[in-house]
Amino acid sequence: MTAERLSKERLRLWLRMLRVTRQVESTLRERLRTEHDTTLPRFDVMAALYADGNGLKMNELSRRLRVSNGNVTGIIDRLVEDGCVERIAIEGDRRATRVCLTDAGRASFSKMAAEHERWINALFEGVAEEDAHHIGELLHRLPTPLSDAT
Amino acid sequence: MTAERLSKERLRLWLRMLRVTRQVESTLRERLRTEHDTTLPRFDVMAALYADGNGLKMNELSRRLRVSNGNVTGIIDRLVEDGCVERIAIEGDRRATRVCLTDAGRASFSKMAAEHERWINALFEGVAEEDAHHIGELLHRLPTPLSDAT
DNA sequence: TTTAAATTTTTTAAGCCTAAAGTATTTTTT
DNA sequence: AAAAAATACTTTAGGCTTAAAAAATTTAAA
Repeated sequence: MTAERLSKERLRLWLRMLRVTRQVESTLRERLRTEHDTTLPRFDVMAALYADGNGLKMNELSRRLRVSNGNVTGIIDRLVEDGCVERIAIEGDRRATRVCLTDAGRASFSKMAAEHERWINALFEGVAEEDAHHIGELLHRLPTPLSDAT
Repeated sequence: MTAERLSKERLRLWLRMLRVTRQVESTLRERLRTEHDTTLPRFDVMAALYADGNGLKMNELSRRLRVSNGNVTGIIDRLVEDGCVERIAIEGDRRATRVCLTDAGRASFSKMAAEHERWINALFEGVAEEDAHHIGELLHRLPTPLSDAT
C-alpha cells in the first residue's frame, strides 16, 4: 500500500503547488496592473524578449512560453499598440516575423523586472536558500514533458 | 551579498514552479478535453462541490477556488446546461443560491477524479514520497496570503 | 516543373478570467 | 420606520487562452 500513499502524497503536493502558484500569480497580476498598467502575459512575453537580445520569432515565443500561436499573436498585437514591441520582417522568409522590444519596451521592462524580483523574494520569504535550491533542482529534473530548459 | 543570492534562488524557484505548473495544467486540460469532454475549470468546480456533500454557495465556491465571482457564475451556468450541477434556493436568503452536484455530476466526477490522480502520480514520477511530503509541508506553511487551508 | 507536404502566422469560435458596475436583498443605523 | 451600508450574485467590457481552420509561403517529391 506504499504506492497508494505515494500517489496521495503526490496529489497533495500538486494541489498545494497549484494553490501557491495561483496565489502568487494573482498577486503579481494585481501589482502589474495597479503599478505598471500592464498584465502578466505581457510581462511574460517581454521577459522572454528581454532575455534574448535579438528578438524571437512568433514561433519561438509561443514554444518558450508554452502557449498557443494564436495567443501570442494577440498579445504581440497589443504590445505593438503600446509601443513596447515591434515586428520585423525576416529576410529570406516572408512567412515569419521577428519580434523585438523597442527601446521604450526595454526600459519599461527593466524597471518592472527589478520590482518583480523583490515581490517574489518577499512572497517566498518563508523559503530558505537551501530549500529553494533543493526544490528548484527537483522540479528541474522532472522527466519530460515537465522540463526542457531554464 | 547572501540576501542577493537568496533572492535570485527564490526567483529561480518561482520560475520553475510556474513552468511545471503550466506544463501539468496543460496536460490535464488536454486529457480532460479529449477523454472526458470537459475543461479544467469545470473539473476544479466539481472537485470543490464533490468534497463538500451539501453543496456550496457561489460565494464560498469563488473564495475556495480563488477566482472572481463573475467567473464562477459563467462556469456554473455551463455546468447546469451540462446537467452536472444544480442551483438550489436557500430558504431565508433570497440573494444566495446553493450549488450542488447532480447524481450524474457526482458519478461523472468520481470517474474523472480517479484518472486525475493517476495522471498526477505519473507526471510526478520523479518525486519521492519524502520529497513530496517535504515540499508539500513547505508550501503549506508559506505565510499568508500564500496559504489558508489545504 | 508541377504537385504535394510542411512551415509560419493569423483568424475564428468558444470558453475562461478579472475588475467594475449593476441588481436584488438583507442587515444595520439613525 | 426610513436611510444607509453590507452582502450575494449577475452583467459587462476587455483581455487571455485554446483548438481548429485558413492563408501565405517555403520545401520536398514526383
